[in-house]
Amino acid sequence: MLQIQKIRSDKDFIIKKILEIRNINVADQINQIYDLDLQKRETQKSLDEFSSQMNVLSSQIGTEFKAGNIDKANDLKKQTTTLKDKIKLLKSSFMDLDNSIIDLLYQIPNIPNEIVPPGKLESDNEVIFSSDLSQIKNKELLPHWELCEKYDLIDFELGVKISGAGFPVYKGKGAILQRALIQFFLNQGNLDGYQELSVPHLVNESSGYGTGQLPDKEGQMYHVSVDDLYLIPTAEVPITNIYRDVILDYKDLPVKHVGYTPCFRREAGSYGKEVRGLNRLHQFDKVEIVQITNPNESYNTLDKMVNYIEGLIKKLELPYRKLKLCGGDLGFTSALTYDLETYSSGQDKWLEVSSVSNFETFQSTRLKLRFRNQDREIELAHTLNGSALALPRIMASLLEINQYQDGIKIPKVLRPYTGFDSI
RNA sequence: GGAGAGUUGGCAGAGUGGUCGAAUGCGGUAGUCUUGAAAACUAUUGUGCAGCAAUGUACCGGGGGUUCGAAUCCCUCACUCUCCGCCA
Repeated sequence: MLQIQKIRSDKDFIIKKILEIRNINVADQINQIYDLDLQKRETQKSLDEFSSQMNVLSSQIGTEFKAGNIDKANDLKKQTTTLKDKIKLLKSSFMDLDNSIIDLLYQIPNIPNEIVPPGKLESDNEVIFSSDLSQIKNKELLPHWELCEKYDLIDFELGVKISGAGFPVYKGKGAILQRALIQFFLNQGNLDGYQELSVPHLVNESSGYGTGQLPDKEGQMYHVSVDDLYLIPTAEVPITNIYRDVILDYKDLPVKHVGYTPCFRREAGSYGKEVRGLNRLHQFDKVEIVQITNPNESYNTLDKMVNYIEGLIKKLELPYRKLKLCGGDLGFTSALTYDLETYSSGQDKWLEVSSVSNFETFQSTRLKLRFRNQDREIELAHTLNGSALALPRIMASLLEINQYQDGIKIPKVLRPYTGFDSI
């Protein structure tokens, strides 16, 4: 959610940037917000004034009653009726205005950072780095779902039986490999100063609003209606919401957390090739990193996070590429996002394994996540997060890239975790 | 699932209709003292909104109501705790 103060001061800039880079025209909404905000402040002014008068009268009445001047008190009472009506009216229009503003604010995406390339299509994303694929491309390689069947690593049919499509069953060395990866990612996070958290997998409605999944993406989350809880689509939700309604001290920043959770996504509307094998699942495992920073540090931090995640991929010896997302691909809540994609040699396709974003104050406004700066003023913090990493697609790439005639070789860094060198 | 108790400022904990945004203690911050620290003492210390400011206004779990006036009374929802039952 954008801050209303920003709209007051920079409304034309916001409209221009969002149109230019995201290709979304929010002029109507922004102008409406602007007008409603003026009205709201106007209303508050008179509301405050009348409330003040009312408070004065009330305390006078109290004093008169105490002094025993019943008649005088009753006389004053009469004066309150019109005031009371006015206040009631103003209060309700104030609330209406406020709600309309919030509803509209929910519809405005984050202002993209100036370095976000404009564009609508995936092809407009800027490729910053790409591994050399010439050695791999010529080979004939099996897609991971065939490897999974061949070596009995992941059983998609079993998952269908017990849950439905998109809920695979990992077996034997397949399950161990995934666990090894999780362990490796968490340990790396710890080494890089991220405090590990193990958090709930179901969250309440307020948390959904806090990180922006609600109200816009309601249909993407599984909802447990009897208890009115949502299954988390990412660890970002519980981890970031820990800091909802919190005022940190500047000395506490940056806050760094790493957490492993399963993630649940309904993925309504997905079909065909994109859901084949491990490409897109309803339940998958992910290790996530989250940071909360001082605003003037956040872009520095974003770079560090990207480098860190890149480092993980390199350690796994996977070919990958790094993208800066264009305006059209940029998430609603993000100001700048880098995607990391590993190469799926069996599918000849890049798989998004991480998305690293700076949300600036977009989440912290909703979350009321603030900090007290060195001047002891209260300021909104910046929030960032990134996958480090998403397990199924890493598994897919890893299995495909490392396959040979009679097996699959395990990358060196994982061997201490798996206990075997190959499958 | 059954029965009961509760939700007040960073924490603990007063406050049951009128200068209560809220006593007191702890904690935090600044200072005095000290070579330094501790202790002691002094001062200060919630958040939002509007305003250049003075200041005004709102907030005592959420929402609604009664009243001239609500932290305090009523209704309702949510959550927490205790006991019993069940159970990894």
